[in-house]
Amino acid sequence: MSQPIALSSEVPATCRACNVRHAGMCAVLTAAELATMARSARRTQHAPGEPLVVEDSKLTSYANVTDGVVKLSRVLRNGRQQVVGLQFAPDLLGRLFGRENLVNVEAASEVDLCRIPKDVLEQLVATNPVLKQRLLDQSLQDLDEARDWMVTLGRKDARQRVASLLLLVARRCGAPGIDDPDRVVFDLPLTRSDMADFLGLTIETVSRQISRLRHEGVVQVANHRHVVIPSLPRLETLAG
Amino acid sequence: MSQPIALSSEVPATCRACNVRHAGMCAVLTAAELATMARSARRTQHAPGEPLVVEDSKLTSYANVTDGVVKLSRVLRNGRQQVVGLQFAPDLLGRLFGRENLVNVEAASEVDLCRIPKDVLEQLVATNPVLKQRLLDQSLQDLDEARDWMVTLGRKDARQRVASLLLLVARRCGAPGIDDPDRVVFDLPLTRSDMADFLGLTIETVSRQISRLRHEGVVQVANHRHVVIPSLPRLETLAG
DNA sequence: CGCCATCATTGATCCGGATCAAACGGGCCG
DNA sequence: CGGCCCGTTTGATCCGGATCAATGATGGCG
Repeated sequence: MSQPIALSSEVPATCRACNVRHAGMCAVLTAAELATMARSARRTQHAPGEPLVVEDSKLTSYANVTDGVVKLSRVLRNGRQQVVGLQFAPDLLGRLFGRENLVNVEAASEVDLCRIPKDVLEQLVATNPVLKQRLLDQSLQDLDEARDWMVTLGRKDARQRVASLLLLVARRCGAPGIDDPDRVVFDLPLTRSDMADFLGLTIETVSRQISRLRHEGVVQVANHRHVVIPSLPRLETLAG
Repeated sequence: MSQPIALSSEVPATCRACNVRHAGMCAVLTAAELATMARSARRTQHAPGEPLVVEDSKLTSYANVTDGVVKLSRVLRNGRQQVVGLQFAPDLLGRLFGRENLVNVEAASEVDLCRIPKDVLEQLVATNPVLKQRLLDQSLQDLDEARDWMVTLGRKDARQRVASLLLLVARRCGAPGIDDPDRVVFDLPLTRSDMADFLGLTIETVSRQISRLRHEGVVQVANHRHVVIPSLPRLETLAG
């Protein structure tokens, strides 16, 4: 208030309160850049299943996932669906410099977004090479993950696939157990249907394999969602 | 010869004779940049099946594919293999700014490479934003293709998968027929085994589905390799 | 509090693709 | 020219996961 000029380069209040402030692309932005973004950014909340962007639509804005899990999917002409990726906080949604969306984007869990107009972010990318590098890195990591998943879809059986997915979620959402680094606890942000669509399986098969892993003591499940992995290394072995 | 200084900014002879001179990343390079690259580039030829880079090795150079087709693959602990991508001329091999290779790289057909030391290319990328953009675009396109293939692996049956692969190769390697834009002719750069590893199927199933498509008149095959697609739209329909 | 809608589990049966096995064909080398 | 080797095709059988069907939990709402 005393120095308006100085204020413009302070970290905006919304950013200071944001839980991805020091993660993802935001970690490499200066206070002034955060201020520029915050000025045109819009925060939105979404319920599970809510469509965020539809395939083939024009791309007009990017969005940072600040909380929750987002599904990227494509549908075949015959109606069958394939989830082609999951995005967790603090990932950025939107194909960099793309003109249109090639995937459907949908909230898997409760999701908070920080939407940024296309031109604002691209302007920022153009002037900040570190930011550009960071986003390039994320794209390349997405590519690695997509290729990993191709192996899962092409060469693993149902049991290994389910184990692979539990592992993936455990790594992104899991909290390590007290006194036991191998123990992991988390809430599944996906329905059985979402899991099936990501794994290239049916709901029934996913359910059966989870039951099997449960009977074998590899996982404990409560309320269909609360998951405990007593031994992550054991799960890793089963994932192939 | 008369003006050595001027010569350094002329397009190098090897580049002038190169069939990807005006494609891929080389299209956006100045004569001086081409000269810089050519000075440290090394051209190599490889027979089908020859390993070009092995998984988890240190990444020390990039390579432009100037001719032929290259397989990117990963192997599971149980020995099963999954091809996670194909690279055609004029694609660049090597994960940009990566420190190690996460995939096996192997010649599928006869392959010609133009190898460029890691630091030389990265230096060029650092000073040429257009080049950086171009390579970013290729990475994003690779990501799109990987996701497309995830749909193929997760949600298509054997017939659709084989049709999808024929379509993919037809689009990258095919020559359109005279007087008939729907007709395409090409040589398969892959063995049945390679195809199976890309499609998440067995050799036998690939062979059976090709036979089936042949009996239906969707493709004509001679010598296992020479392929004629009388109607590309028909194939597109079958690919799902 | 109890009904209903939704999601998940479990069971029975079927089928597409894997596996096992054999024959085929073309190219290369002796 | 003949024989072998490798990649491919074709056939017979098996099995994992899809499909069809029914039951069981859970959370929202009147």
